[in-house]
Amino acid sequence: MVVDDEPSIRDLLSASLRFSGFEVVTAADGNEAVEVAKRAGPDLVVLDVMLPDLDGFEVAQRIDAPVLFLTARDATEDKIAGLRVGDDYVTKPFSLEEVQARIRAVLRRTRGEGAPTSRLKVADLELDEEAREVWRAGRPVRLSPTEFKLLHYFMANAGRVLSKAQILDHVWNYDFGGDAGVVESYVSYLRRKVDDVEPRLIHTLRSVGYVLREPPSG
Amino acid sequence: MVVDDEPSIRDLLSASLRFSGFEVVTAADGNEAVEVAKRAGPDLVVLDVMLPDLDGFEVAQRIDAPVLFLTARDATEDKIAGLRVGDDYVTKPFSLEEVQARIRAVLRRTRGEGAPTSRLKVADLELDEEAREVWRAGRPVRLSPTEFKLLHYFMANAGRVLSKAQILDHVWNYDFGGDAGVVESYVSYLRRKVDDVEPRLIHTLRSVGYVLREPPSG
DNA sequence: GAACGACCTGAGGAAATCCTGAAGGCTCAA
DNA sequence: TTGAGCCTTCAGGATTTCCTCAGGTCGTTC
Repeated sequence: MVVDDEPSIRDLLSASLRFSGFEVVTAADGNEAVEVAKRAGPDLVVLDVMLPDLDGFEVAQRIDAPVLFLTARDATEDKIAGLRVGDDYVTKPFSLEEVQARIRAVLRRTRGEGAPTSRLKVADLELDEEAREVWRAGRPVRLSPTEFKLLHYFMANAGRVLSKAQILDHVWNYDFGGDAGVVESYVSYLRRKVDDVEPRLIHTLRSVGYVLREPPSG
Repeated sequence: MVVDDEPSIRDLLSASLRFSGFEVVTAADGNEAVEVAKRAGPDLVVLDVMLPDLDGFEVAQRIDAPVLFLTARDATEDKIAGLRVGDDYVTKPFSLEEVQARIRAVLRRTRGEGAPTSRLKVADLELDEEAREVWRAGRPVRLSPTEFKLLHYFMANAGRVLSKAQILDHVWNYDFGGDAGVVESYVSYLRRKVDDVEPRLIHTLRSVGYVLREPPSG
């Protein structure tokens, strides 16, 4: 369930989550959230802390599901101390990669050990979401947060061609004002760090985008 | 079983204990506690001394299980003298690390010798919960109470990335008002005391958190 | 093969994040 | 009352990360 009073945020999140295979219901304020939650019984709630009627933490107490809070970046961390065990939070403005990563982490903790693995693998490139570790050809690789998010997005969509606009929309914060040049820079960083051996996995499709995959055999 | 009339405390404790693998039932007052205990037969009861109906010590007498009392910090010590053998207590406000440590201690005493070991070990770093002792590379290390709780939390979650907010929620009292800067200070203290030799075990994941583990093997 | 657009990448400044020493206040015991 | 150990805050400095920019390279088209 997605709860936010701004329609643009609601739509952004629900569209992105639906695309990833989640079933999504939405609410625009605290009272509606409590009501919808009762009816729909969500597995997890993405909940803006600032709502027109109720405080986000109040809403959380009346809902029997783990919560991923959306907070302003300038909220001092002690405000976040209201989190229950199992909850988590993301600061606005967020990136979709960020939100989805946290959602998966919360669901993993909630559903216990039988949860699906958090390890992605393409050829000899491996990525562990939980441990936040990456290996290429068996060697560990250190990545910055943005590099990690970008690589994760590539690996979660291995074999699919991703335009620079798509990448910008998923990996960068939704309010990012710059142009697609940064994508080129970060693809360059990734190539140096994780794609400096054969077979090359990150391929440029000129004037289309990028794709991560094993080179076509034969 | 968790018994407290404040829902926030009940939820905090039951969620934290469930996450650690315990089965939890709850009660909101003394009479309900006696009733639920009869039905559920708990191995241990976490029991607030101040309940709306009955006194916590009265409740304890009617329950056939060891008790971990929750008391106000200013409770005079003679009140605590009412503890039966095998019981223990924690003062409010507590930290989750504190409560879980006491619970394990009580269960260890109750269940006798067949209990699981109280010794944590990561690489050449060892921690004895019962003796409250720590060794690094065979050498004993003196830690303050907070340092010990923090290290214990790290070791109990070795290999898992812990955010500063998570650390604050588990190691510090639930009413702590300060910010995450104090976590940085204590990580610094721990590094000086237990992580001043190779291999380094406490790693910073910039803008993510910390993790205690052996360096990724390449 | 020349011109054009798209892409790559090194350099560098700004900002975010982290580390750590220092200092003040607190509790507890002597 | 004093002192020691502990907890917390704070701020300067170190480090890492982010983003922009510009010159060079590569591919495509005509």
